[in-house]
Amino acid sequence: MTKTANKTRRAQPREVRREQLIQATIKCIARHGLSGVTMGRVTREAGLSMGIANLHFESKEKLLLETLKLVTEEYAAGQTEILTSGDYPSTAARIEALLAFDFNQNVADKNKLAVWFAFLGEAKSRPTYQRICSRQDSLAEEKITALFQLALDEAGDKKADAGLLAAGYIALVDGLWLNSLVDPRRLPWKKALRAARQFLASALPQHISLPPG
Amino acid sequence: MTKTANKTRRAQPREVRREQLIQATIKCIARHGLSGVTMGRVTREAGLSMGIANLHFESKEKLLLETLKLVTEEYAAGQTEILTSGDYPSTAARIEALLAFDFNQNVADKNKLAVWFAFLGEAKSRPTYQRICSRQDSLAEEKITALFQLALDEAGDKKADAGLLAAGYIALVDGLWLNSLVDPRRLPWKKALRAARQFLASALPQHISLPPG
Amino acid sequence: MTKTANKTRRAQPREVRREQLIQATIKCIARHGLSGVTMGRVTREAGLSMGIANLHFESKEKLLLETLKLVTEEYAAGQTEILTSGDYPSTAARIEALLAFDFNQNVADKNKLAVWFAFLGEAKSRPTYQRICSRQDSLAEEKITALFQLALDEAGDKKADAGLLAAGYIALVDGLWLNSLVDPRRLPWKKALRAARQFLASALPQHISLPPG
Amino acid sequence: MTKTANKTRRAQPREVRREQLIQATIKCIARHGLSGVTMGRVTREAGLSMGIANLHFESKEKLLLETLKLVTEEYAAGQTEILTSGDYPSTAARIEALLAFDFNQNVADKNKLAVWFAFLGEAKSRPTYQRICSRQDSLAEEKITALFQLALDEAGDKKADAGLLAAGYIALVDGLWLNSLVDPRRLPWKKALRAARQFLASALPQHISLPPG
DNA sequence: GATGAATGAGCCTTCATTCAT
DNA sequence: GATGAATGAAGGCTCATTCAT
Repeated sequence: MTKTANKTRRAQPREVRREQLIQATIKCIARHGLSGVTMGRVTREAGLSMGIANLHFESKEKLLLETLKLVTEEYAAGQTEILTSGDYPSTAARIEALLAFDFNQNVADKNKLAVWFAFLGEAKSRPTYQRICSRQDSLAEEKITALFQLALDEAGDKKADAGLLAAGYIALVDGLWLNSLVDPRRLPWKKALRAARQFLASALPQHISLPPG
Repeated sequence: MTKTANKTRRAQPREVRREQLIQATIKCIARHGLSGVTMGRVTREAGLSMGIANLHFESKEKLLLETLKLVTEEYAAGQTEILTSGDYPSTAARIEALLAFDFNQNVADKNKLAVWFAFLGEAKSRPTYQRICSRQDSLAEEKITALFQLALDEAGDKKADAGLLAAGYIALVDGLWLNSLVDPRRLPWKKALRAARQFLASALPQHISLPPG
Repeated sequence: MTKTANKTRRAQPREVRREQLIQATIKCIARHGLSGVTMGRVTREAGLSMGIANLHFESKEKLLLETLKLVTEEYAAGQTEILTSGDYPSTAARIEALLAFDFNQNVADKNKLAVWFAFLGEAKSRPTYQRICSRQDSLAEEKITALFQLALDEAGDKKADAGLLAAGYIALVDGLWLNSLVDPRRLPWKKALRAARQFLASALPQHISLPPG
Repeated sequence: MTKTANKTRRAQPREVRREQLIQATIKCIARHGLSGVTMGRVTREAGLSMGIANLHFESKEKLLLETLKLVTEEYAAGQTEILTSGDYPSTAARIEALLAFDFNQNVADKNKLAVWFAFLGEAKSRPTYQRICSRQDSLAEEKITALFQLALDEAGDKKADAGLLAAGYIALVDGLWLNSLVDPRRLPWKKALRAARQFLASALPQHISLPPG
């Protein structure tokens, strides 16, 4: 049962409805692709009436934007938590946590990855999408650069370029996600994780090591 | 002036028209995104009349598919040339060539990258797109695995996993392209190339070295 | 003024709209022929907007089919009423009623005849039309055969074939309608009725007699 | 093989091409219905090139009109031959010949009947079709009336109305053809003929008699 | 706030017609 | 005369958006 079975559809707080619609939008994008999203599908998925999406978001475009923002910000929040909270005993542990975070997403998150790449695919021609995506990546790069710089400093490595490493890591994760999403058979989740770990193990051998397997 | 100013309706061989329309489609996808492609835009871009696209391709869907195939096959052809021709003095030279090939595309190729990612973004929900993209990646992974295996053998490295390395390289290149396309300011082409080179230098130190810069 | 001048978009029950659209379709077929029916004409005739026909019927084809069904079923209902109700004092009276029914249709019914023949004209190449039309005729033939058989029995006629008579009557009525529709000057309604009556008078002299005129 | 296999398509006399195209049109109407006729289908059926139809007939409409005319005139010619030639020993023989003519058409003629009813179905809304069809029927009615009048005179019947009889006969034949075309299972050709014969036997008992069967 | 019937612009597609070869 | 690639108007259909209830 996919509907929220809200037979007595009474008025709900604004935020509840918005969340409900965004979640439905995520499912629709994952299932039908960005171009297959229609207001009808979204509201049906949410178990609500056609008109409601325009009531709470002014237009389809706004709904899509808010969906992108939600996905982006959710990821950013989790990442920021790891990158800036002081709860890790070591830099190595923090990097391990980042790795674990990037490759431990559950099914719901697969949908969100699909959303992310759906927007990225259109981003080149849509300044608004581009801005949101770029901003997310810029912030991530900044923080990851700092983390890697710290690790390099700890290792006494003065030649390696932390910024380059961060850009590489971000790109690698994006690439692994995308490849894994498009062809999970060729690149299963575990292999993706191992590839990412290997990247870090090569670049930061004193912090990350390959598992014996 | 983008049109070919073909006021005098002149019959052209089938292949010429198809090529013309596919090129126009590439431009449209790059400019407006996959969802912004209309038959009107494509044919106007090609300087032809509305009906012609359905005359040479049967439908919009077929036109898009042929466009994806062309882009995919063009890339595959170039890559295969490098990976299988015997004209390289050493494995290292061949890897260098691969790197150069992946990051030396001209402006027209930027459009093709946009096409590639536009389709990838929809691939999850479009089996046909998925099949074409997967196939391309599978073939590439196979050949690159063989190349890296050779390099590892030459280096006497018995622990590293060539398949993992290949998957990582492909994902990294995809990720770098995508990031560079979406935000060229954050990730300029040169930086992308340096990141890719660094990945290879870490994994295959005897074959690829970082430039002094 | 043919429109219902519904400037203020007012929601109507599903059935009301369907009826409205089918009536408009009947008028369009009568006025422009089956091949001249466009969704634009139908909805304009109905005083509604273009999209509405696809909202209530799924496609133009479905709308046409429902129109054919309505016309067919309306006629069948009236005919069945006469052929099976017990309200006639004699077999002769029932036959008279059938005759009266077949040739006493008002102007609206002329349109419906046009619809009937428009579909019949395409029926040979359209299995769906064919099925609907055939079914109507089969049921009619069955009931009329029974009626004529009864009359023959009453008259003690053992040689005449009621089935042949029924098929002849149905064909004659079809032919008279068609001729009258195409060229009302040559075959006015009254003459058509007289021709049909004469057919019955010849075949069932004890039940139907020619008027003195 | 439906094409005329005219591999060396050289110039042909105007009339040959016209005939070729009209025959193709007849087949197309029978197969696809009037609304399913396209210039592409017609010319392909004729084994000729797209442009040729507009070369020999000025437009699609003209081609259709000529097709209707041909079918109409062919029928009229055969009928006139029977109704006006002096080669029959008796009025009865002439009536028998008419009956045989109306129900002895071969397969090619079934296609022509389909053409006839396809146009009749649109005739109400197409003055040009209407004119051609009406004219044909008027001429037929005139001649058949004369024939029946002669028969009535011969029989000394002063009450029956030959004009009514003729109109009835024409309508009956139309109706039988139409019913037989739409549902040959319900109304096989033989049954149609028997129904027509029975009509004439009732009206002109001294000239036409029912077969013992 | 919530509903969903209604609207109408925009799209893909078909096809009669044209015309350079 | 003959060809068939090219044209472009017209039609069916989709769907974001509106608004009376």
